[in-house]
Amino acid sequence: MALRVFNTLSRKKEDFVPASPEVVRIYTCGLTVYSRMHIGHARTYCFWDMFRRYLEYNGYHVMSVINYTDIDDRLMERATDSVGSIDIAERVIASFRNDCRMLRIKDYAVYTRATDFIRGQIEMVAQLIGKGHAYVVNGEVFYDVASFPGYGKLSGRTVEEQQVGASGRIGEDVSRKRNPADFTLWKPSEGGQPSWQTGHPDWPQGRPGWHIECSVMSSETLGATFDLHGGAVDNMFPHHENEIAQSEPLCGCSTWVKYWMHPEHLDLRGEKMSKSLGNVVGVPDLLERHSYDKLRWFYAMNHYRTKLAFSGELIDSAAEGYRKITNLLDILEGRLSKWEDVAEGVPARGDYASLREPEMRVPRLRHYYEYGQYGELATKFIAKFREAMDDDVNSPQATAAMFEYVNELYRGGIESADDMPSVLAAYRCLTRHLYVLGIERPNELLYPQLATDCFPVGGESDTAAQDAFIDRLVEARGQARADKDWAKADMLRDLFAQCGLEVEDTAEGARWKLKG
RNA sequence: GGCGGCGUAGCCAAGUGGUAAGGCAGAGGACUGCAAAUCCUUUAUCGACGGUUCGAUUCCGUCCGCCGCCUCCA
Repeated sequence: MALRVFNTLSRKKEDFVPASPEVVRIYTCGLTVYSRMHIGHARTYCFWDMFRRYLEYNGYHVMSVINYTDIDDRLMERATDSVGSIDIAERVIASFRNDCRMLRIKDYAVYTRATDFIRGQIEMVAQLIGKGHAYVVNGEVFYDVASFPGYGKLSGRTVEEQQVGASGRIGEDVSRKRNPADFTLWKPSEGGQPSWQTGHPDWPQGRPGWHIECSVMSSETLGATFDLHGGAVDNMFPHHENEIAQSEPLCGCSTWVKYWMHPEHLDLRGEKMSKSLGNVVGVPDLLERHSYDKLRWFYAMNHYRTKLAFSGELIDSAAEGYRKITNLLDILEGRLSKWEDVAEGVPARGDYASLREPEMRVPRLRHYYEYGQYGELATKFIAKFREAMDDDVNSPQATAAMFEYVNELYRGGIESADDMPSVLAAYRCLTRHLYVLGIERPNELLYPQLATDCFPVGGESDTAAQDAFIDRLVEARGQARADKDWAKADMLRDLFAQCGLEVEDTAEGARWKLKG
């Protein structure tokens, strides 16, 4: 079975077949950088990251482009004499990059800024005018919706339908437009507003409209046509609809972009998140309460095309189940780290990390998830995981498969198994698939490629000395237990707990961890 | 006014024309000095009413409730 995705264009699940069998080209609408990324954006970009990771898992190289809209009225409104709109944009972009890294969103191949592509935008506007798709009114350029028969095909609406209830803001604008749905391609700037010279007498100066920038940036970076265009639901109309209207007549093809996908928004219990309601939560605020991996797991537990009920309690509830998985990984890491060269015990029958067709795979490393006494469980799990993800990225089902896998590993006694190569294979199988969901465990136990691919976790200090100290404390309690001095042992355990140190007694001795 | 979506156990959430994954919470049990961790057992007729069908939670219709979009928005 191969990957199928729900294509907004057809409103159906379709086989995902990129133009190249090796490369997938994706353009994602990024932020309008007038204000910082919030948790809603996080859901969207975490989804795109998971999608990208799954494509890579399948052997594709993903050329991903994301843009910053750094020319915008809201940006200009916020500008002051001392802090210009470009300053604001720079700050927001910097914090966006930082937030993405905190969320372990892999770097995009290209980050574009609308203001870096003005020349192309002017050129494209001119072409649209030349082809009769746009008209000029007092230095302002509008797209003529009526000139494009396909207008509305993405969002499934017609121009006529819209007119009835278009009550909102048909104000001063409409008189200059031929059709209320016509949108701005270029508008003149006044006063201190950012302005570019066009070289066209009818519309000599000004700035671009919102939609034209994405049409230009995507095509200049990815080519006249590309595989997939993303964003979130709110982009579907009018933004993406307008992009199609602009680009399709000029791309020299019948279909500018083959697939469109639109992840749903967050649902904050009926309250729309907005600045005015004061319920905008930034990524750092959120990560202070819930570590990134719990958040990623929470996102993965919900399907991307359904609204996500979002609250701290729901994240905690999901994290409680996730803890069972990390608990196992902690145990396995602790045991595996005591073995030298355990990887040598795994046969070198490896495949390339991806799941390309067998004849296309490159056996270069020891990737052998299905090795050893837990091999059958891995086979079953991988099949279920892939089946779920292939079906329009059904990550909730994928997480369910992972729970089943983990349960069976526990049941199979992996906590105390002696066959370390088998344990390693299972450990790698789990971490590899968590990685697809955006959860990374940088660890030398991983095979080298994945280990280097994981996000660098800067700033972590060496805790060896501290660990040794804690070991001695825990040993003291162990002695009390050996002496059957339960009062002392329990007193110490309570004391440790108060300090955030949890101790568990196992057949192999006490195990501790810092609660975080 | 137009377009679209949703309603599955206390909570979250997949899914299917043949009587419903997974997680949280709850209950009982095993293990443990006690815990913890883990394991075992256990909890739903899928918003309401009709229709199609041998059979619908899954298809169609009506209704009720919730929500999004049509205006900048991830």
